[in-house]
Amino acid sequence: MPKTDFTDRAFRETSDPTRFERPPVGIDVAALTAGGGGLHALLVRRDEEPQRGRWTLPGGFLAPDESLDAAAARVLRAKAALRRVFLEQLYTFGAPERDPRGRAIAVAYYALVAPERLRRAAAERDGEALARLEVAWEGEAGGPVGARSPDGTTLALAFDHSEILGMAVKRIRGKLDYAPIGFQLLPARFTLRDLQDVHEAVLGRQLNKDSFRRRMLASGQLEATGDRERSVGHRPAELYRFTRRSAI
Amino acid sequence: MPKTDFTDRAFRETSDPTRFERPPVGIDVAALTAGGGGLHALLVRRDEEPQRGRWTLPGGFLAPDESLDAAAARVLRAKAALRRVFLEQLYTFGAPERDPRGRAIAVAYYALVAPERLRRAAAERDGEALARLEVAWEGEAGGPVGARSPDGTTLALAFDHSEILGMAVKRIRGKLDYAPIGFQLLPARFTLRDLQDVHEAVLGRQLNKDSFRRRMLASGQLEATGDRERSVGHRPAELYRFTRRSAI
DNA sequence: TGAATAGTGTCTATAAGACAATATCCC
DNA sequence: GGGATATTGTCTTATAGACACTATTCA
Repeated sequence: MPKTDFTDRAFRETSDPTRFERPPVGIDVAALTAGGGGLHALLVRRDEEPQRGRWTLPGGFLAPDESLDAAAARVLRAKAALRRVFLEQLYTFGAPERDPRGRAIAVAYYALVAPERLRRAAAERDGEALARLEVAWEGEAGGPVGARSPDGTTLALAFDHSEILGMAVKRIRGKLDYAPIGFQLLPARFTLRDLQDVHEAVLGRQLNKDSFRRRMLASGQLEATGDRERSVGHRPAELYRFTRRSAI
Repeated sequence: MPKTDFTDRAFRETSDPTRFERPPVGIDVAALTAGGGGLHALLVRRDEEPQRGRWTLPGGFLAPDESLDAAAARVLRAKAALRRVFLEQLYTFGAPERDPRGRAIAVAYYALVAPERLRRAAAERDGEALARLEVAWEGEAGGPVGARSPDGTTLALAFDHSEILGMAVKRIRGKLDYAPIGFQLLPARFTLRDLQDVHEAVLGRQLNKDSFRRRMLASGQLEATGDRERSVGHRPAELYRFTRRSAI
């Protein structure tokens, strides 16, 4: 670890508590998946005051000599045993009153994970749930987002985590039409209907099937496997996979 | 200021320096403008070690009870006497080695300012310059971005500020086609050619004039003033203004 | 009058929405 | 065969690029 060296005036001033402060820097991760017609996020129930019983995003504090990205990956490993997931920085929250215990900065990340993996992560641990998100706005308007447990009860979110979830939904809606979001949220082989379901879950609205089909096939991100669905009670659909190129 | 109250275990651990740390949190602002066929940013020459003589973005440290947005606005006021500019959070940089003096977090912002205002801000102060950005990539590929002073000499950037500038360019390129970026970078009345020049400077490529014209007029963001340019040596163009709605 | 750019009209290519027709599986 | 969804084809509409043509100002 490089020795902190306060040779710079501005840097020295940071140690004067009346002028600058060194707030704790936390990492919160919105681990998202799509399924059942909507978006879902992994939540953790707080078992300490303040806001005991409310639900939060998996989070932790930045360790020495740890990059922000590494901290986010560590949080996901520690709270959900998830490795090698798509993870991207989202936004940094620093309102003075965002945490009642005192000033704290939260660097928020979002992760995209296939449904089964996230469902398993939630099921294996006490006090964790895969909550359905309730987005009260359309498109990329933005705003806070609520959460509902699988049995239908509303989950009260702690701190500003409904804002963080709102920012995450806004971000992935925006990325959907130029980034291969579906790759992260689907199994290796999937039908065009599966992919459309993911897009509709993310966007929160229905899409035109014909146009979606054409757009996806023309994008060059998909390649047919030659295999088809089985035992579906109707004509089985072709199974596709993402091309190597689109996985970046 | 709320009293910091370490009742939470995770919170308490932050005061254990072997496990967590409280890094200084800084704010850096990429104040951008478009003109002369390219993007420009306000830079400040460092007059202290380390990296004395290199150029940085205007920056400062977060004050107690100050929101991140407020800190960014304060930095712009202090270093460039700029108020009421478009200001948006960009990304947070936290690589352990990003600052040779020790671990520091930088929450980066970008601002969009009309050319004259930024030129004046640079001219009024010693050790500040309005530098032309050199973007070596196309579209939204991303990557570090260089800077060149008006007289053509390359300006060496300090710390990771070329990365921050790269992120800022990438962001505004992406926002250009759905947000009224031009509104921030043009005077109250402007021609369609002025607006196209701004778009071309941001994107770093030429645009089709006919299509640009149609697209802008159809967007509903513009309204004709009824006045025209004067003394231009050719047929004068209609002057437009942005509609109230698009200013949001 | 000529240089230079603004602004209009039209043609073509491409992408999206709508919808009909056919294909293929399971029961 | 009947139900259900996949897949293909066609038509229409909206938008972008290309280009020709006209308009208007200043030197």
